This record gives sequence, C-alpha cells and structure tokens, in this order.
Amino acid sequence: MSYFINVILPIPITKEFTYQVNKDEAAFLQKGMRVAVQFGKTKVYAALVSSVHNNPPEVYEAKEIEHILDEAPIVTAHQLQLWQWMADYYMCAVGEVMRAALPSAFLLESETIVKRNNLDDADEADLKDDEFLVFEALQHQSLLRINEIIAIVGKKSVLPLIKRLIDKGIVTVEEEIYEQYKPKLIRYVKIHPNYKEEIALRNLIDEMSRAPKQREVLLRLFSLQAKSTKPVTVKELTKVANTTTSVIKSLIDKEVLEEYHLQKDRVEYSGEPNTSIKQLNSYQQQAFDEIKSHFENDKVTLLHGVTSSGKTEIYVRLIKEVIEAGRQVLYLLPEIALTTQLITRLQSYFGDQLSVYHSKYSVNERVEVWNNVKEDKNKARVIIGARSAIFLPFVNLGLVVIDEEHESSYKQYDPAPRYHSRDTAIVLANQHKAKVLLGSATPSVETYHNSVQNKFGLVSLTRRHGNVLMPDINLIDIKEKYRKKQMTGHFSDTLLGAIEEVLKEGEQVMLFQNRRGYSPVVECTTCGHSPQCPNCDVSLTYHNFKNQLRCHYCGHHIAMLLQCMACGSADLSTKGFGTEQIEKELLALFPDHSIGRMDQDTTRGKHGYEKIIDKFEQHQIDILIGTQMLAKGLDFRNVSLVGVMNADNLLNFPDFRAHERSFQLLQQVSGRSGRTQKRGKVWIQTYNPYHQILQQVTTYDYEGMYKDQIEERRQYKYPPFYRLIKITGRHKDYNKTILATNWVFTALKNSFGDQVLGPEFPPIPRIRNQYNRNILLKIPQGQSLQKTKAVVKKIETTFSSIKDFSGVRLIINVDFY
DNA sequence: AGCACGCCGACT
DNA sequence: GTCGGCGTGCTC
Repeated sequence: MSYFINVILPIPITKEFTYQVNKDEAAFLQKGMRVAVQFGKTKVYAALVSSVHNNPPEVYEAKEIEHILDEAPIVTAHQLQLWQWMADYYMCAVGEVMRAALPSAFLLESETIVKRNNLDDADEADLKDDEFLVFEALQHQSLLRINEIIAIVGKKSVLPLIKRLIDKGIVTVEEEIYEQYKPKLIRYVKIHPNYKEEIALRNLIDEMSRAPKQREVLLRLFSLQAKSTKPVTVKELTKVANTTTSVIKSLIDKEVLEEYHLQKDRVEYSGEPNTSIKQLNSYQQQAFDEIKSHFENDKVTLLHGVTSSGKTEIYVRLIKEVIEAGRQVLYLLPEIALTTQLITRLQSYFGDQLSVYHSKYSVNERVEVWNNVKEDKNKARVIIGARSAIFLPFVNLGLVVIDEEHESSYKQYDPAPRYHSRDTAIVLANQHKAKVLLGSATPSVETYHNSVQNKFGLVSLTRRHGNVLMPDINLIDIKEKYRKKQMTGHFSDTLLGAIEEVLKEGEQVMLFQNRRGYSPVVECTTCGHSPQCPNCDVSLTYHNFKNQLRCHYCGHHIAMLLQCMACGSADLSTKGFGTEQIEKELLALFPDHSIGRMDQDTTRGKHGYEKIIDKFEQHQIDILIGTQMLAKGLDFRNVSLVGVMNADNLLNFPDFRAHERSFQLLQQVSGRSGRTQKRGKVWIQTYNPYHQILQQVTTYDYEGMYKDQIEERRQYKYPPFYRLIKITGRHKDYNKTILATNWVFTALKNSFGDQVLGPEFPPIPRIRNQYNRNILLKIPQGQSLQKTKAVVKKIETTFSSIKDFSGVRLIINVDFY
C-alpha cells in the first residue's frame, strides 16, 4: 500500500499537489501540518497538508516529501474551511490565501548552497576566469551562497556558471532550508549537580578565596536563591554580582555552575488590569442592553454612535463578559487606528489577557500570538488587530468587534486574496457561533442598509459622552473669498481668524488637506508643459522639503527642474497644493507657534507616526496639518478647531462611493474637535458650499445622506442592490491590453449582456509601466453568485490559453469597493 | 509565483 | 562568438 498527501502550496495555482509519504509519515501526518517539499527543480516550500490518502496520481509519479515540519497541526480545520471560502468567494487560489494567512515565519525559504567537492586533482588550467574565482573562494570557505557568488564574479546570472562547475565535478549544490521562527531563549544558571552536597559546596567556596570575583558571583547566586525559588538568569546574576559574563562563563567551564535555557515569550505584558471598567452612562447602558438582545437572536449588530459617544466603553463591557465566559474575542481595527493610545487603554482594562496582532510586529512575535491563540492561552483571550487578524487560529471565538466598520482599508486591494476583512470576519464568526458587533459613527451605506432591512440589528448612540455638544460645522465659500480678495494663500480670513482665536486661548488646531507634497502639478508658464512620470500617466508632485519631483504611484523621483524640459523656459509655476505647502504658509503666518505635519512623508519608520501624535498630545505642537490619517480614531483633549482646507477634491473623486466617502471623512475629521466641555468648531473651505453632501455634513444628517445615496445606488445599479466584480487586464503593451480586454468583454457580454460595462481605462491608465483596463460586471440580486463566478472562471481559463494574450494578467476583484 | 529552457540582438 | 534579454510552459 502506498501513502500520499495532498498539499496546499503558497503559490497562485488553483491546484492541489500530491506527494508520496511512507507508512509512518502517513500515520503521523494530519490535516493542517506543514511538510517541506521540493517543488519544481530547485525550490523547497513549506506546504500544508490538506488530506492523507492512498490514491496514487494517475498521470505522474508523485515526489516524496523532504520532511515533516510540525509536531501538531498549525492550522485548524475551521481555518482551512475559511480559506476555501475566501478562495471561492474572492476568486483566487487557496495558496494565495495561505500566503496571506500564515505569519511569514511559517513559510519556508530555501537557499541554494554551493559546496566544494573533495577533489584535489581539479585541473585549474581547465577553468575559465570566473570559474576560477569561485574555485579560489571555495579554497577558503567550504560553502558559498548564491549571492556571495554573485558578489565574487560581479555578474547577475551565475546559474550557468554553477552548472558548468557541477559538470566539471568541482562543486555540488544543496538546498538549505531554514525556518524563520526562532524561539527566544533566555540563559539561566544554577549550581552544578557536582556541588549538590553541602560539604562539597563549602569546600568549593573555601577553594575560591583565590578567585574573589567568582566567589562573589557564587555568593550572590546563593542569596538570590534564598530570596525566591525563581530561576536566575545570567543577565540578572551579572547585574547583582556586578560582574561580567566572562566570569560566569569560567564558572560554567569549571562545572561549578550549570547553564540551561528556557523559552520565553516575546509578547508579554506583565501588568495587571489597573483600571476598573467605567460605569456606563444611561445611554450607553441602554445601547449595551439593546446589543445584547440582538445577540440573543444571533444577529450581526451595528452600533451607530456619533464620535465621542463612548463606543469603546461598550465594546469593553461586552468583551469583558465574553472573556469571563472563557471565550476568545477578536477586536478588529483599521491598521492606522491601532495606536499605542488605544492599546495602552485596553491593556489597562484587560492586562495580560490582551494580545496585539498587526504588521508592525516582528515575524517572531506574530508566531507567538498565533500559537497562543491556537492553544487558547489566557494571554490571548482578547486579540486586537488589523485586517489580517482574521486569519488567526481561533478555537473558541465568542465575539468579533469590528470598529470603524466603514473603513475602506478593511478591503485588501493588491495582492490576492482581495478580501474584505469585515465580511470575512462575519463568516469566521458564523463558524464559531460567535457574535459580531460593527461599530461606526458613519456606517457604510451597505451595512446601514442591512440594518434598515432588519438583516442586522441596529443600535444608535446619539449623545456624546458627558453630553458634550457636537462640533459646530460651518462652510466657507472660497470662490467668494477669492473674488473679494479675502484669501491669504490658501486660507480664508474666516479660517485664519478662527485659528488665531483658538491659539490665543492656548488650544490646538488640526488642519486637513487630503493631498501630500507641496504641489501636485508643476507647469511651465510659457508652454504649459508639466513634467510627467516616465512610468505612470501622472504629473509629478513637487516636494519642497527635498526639492524633488515625485511620483506618488511608483516612487520615481527627480531633482526639481530649473527650466522647462520642453521649451527651456525658467518660468515654472505650481498648481494645486498639498500638506507641505500649507505647512509653509502656516510657518509664515504663525511664526510664534509650532506646527506639525502628519502624512506619509513624515510618518515613515516604525514610530514616526507615534512620535508626531505624542508631540501633539503633549502640546508641543499647536497646529497639526495632515492628510486622511487625521480622521482615524485619534483622541485629543485640547483640540477646539478643525479646518478643512478644501473639500472639493474629495467630492469630485470618480467613484460611486465618492459622496459617501466624503461624508464619512468630513464627519470623522470634524469629530476630532471639541471633545471636552467646550463646543468644538469646524470650518470647511469649499467652492461648492451648496453641495448636498456638505450641507448634510454640517447638519449631521447621516440619515439624509443615506437616503440619497441608497436611492442613487438603486437607480444606477450599484451595491447593495447589485454585486460588482471588477476585471482588470494588465500588460505593458498598450495595444495588447486593449485587444485582450476587448476579448474578455465580448466573452462576458455573451453570457451577461447589459450587466457588463466597459472596457474602460481608469483615470490613471498606466502605473509602473503597466497599462490597466477595467471591465465591470454587475450582478443583480437573485442571480446566482456561484454560477456567475463559474462562468467568469471559465472565461478566464479560456483567455489564458490564447497565445495572443499571453502575458496579459487578469485581475479579478470581487466586491472591489 | 518562480524558474528553466530556448531563441534573438549587442558586446567583452 | 557569448552574455543576457524576454517569451513560453511547467510545477505533483
């Protein structure tokens, strides 16, 4: 009898691969364990076992596995089910889901190692120059890595060279596999068993009179051990004995001490909960009770609470109940809102029962959280994380909280799986019969629709905590202001006056400008030419700080031009404005105040973001100017004015959600103002003060916005009434992109008729030298999603077998909004 | 996705 | 002549 396993490989191929195992391996292996397998000629991957069976493949000989990597499954059956659901729903390979789901430390890397053969009779004369270089290097060290060889010979492609050396019998190659996860080991010491007897010990100390340093160490160790039974670390001992590790090492070498290692968790918060959970006010309490009653009916529930209404306190109460019942909680947040501010606050409630999982954490830390969740450890009762936290191996999930539910960053855009974390989290919760709470001050239209339709429970919280009034939002007509010459730079007299007043009071200001850099377009005043990115169809943005022109899509940058590239004129002007320019204007207008800027350019690096927030919080910054980032769940006490420099570029965005998004963003930004007793002020500068959405923002008319939007969606066949699948053709050749997308369009049209729109170039057709062209498929309610996707899949398969279109990538994005 | 294999231009 | 460019096809 032969034994086989089917495995999932972390690659975008919708196929399972079969490998051969022996009887013992077959008995040992379980679904969800990893095995190292050779795939193709060279690569070694960590593959995940999906089944163990006895059916030999018919048309090929299965390879054998290299070895088994796990003692126990690292992925649960529930997870595999969820992966499969994601692959089906979002139309991608399970391998792609696997790649996104596993912490990278679980994915193996293999590296080719070149080894010297033990041949002394190698004929040096027979070697060519580069071959000799490698040969020589191998005289000094027995093995070389590929990139070392690249460095030695100074060429990019060294594989043919290595091949020649193998043929000449000089070297052999091996694949070195390594796992990235290394448990963190702490070194401890204890008295060597040789000196267990007290007499032996006493003699030892006497003998040591000639080595006072060592003696001191030993005595200190005794006193430490007398104080507590806790193991003593080398680090600790070094410190209390005021000595060096070399002294300790010599004691170990003498076998007076014995060293041993213990594994230590990196992710450890040692504090006890130190804040008792706040008493809910009557409105919060009522909301809490309503949520609970919806949960009784197993409903996904939306908590629609205005900014500063104390949604977090309600979450905390719910979380507490669930963990007290011994179940796990997942608390999802958009990446950007995962600030130390919030984490510290939650830690003060939940102490060491809280774990954090997001991309800023090291691979090793992620593995530890993963294992803790899988083992249902107490320290992983509550997981707070960004999008990817839905992939954790929950075993006992009781509640999922999805905060800032409307945030578009819950949807992953670029590499597949192009999943929506909120929607996937609901599926995840269903698997575990866990409750789901969505929270937002400005729910997405589709979620609100679900609530209105009674599919979701709806709970509203209309009062701010402590009955603080909602900020007073006003619009400024800058067209008018320009006409009356009441503008200074990009500031209207009204906004400037408001800023002055607030600063006089010693309070802080936040300014919002949804564009980074200094100025988006540089234009020659003589011929009208503006410098373009060579790789993308966009104008380069001027960044004053580095005096550069940068492309925000591919990162291409050049030094600022001194003269026009087309006509040579030195008369260049800038059009439009970004955060940098606002900062510069502010510096001139308010030289006595400190001004901070928060955008992608200033928040690079691991803590760049936090540094600025801290500074602002400690009032080292009076005026903070920033992009979108400002809107995300930051909580500052002392801000009493929020200014929006220009609301129009938001509204004019070419997307069916532009209005909804504008409303959400402006409402969220406004919410940053006046969180204490004094009523906050918000000024929004715009060219269209009569725009419906802006009117709705000033009157906090979420309902009105929702009603308008849902009507538009119904009329123009958009979600939630229709489902959307976007199919993008991508290739570096313009004509090939057109032909290929035309073909796909026709094929889709044959099956779906009017439901297919396009094909159309997006506003920026070329990015990183690749052309994109979109086709939109609108699926009405009632039409089987499964069948529709099956047809799309089939078209995709046919497409990929057409020679003329080879190299054109089709990107399928389900629910792409 | 990688990566090898195979076929064409431009340079030691 | 070879090096290295990219198109093509396969991976258990």
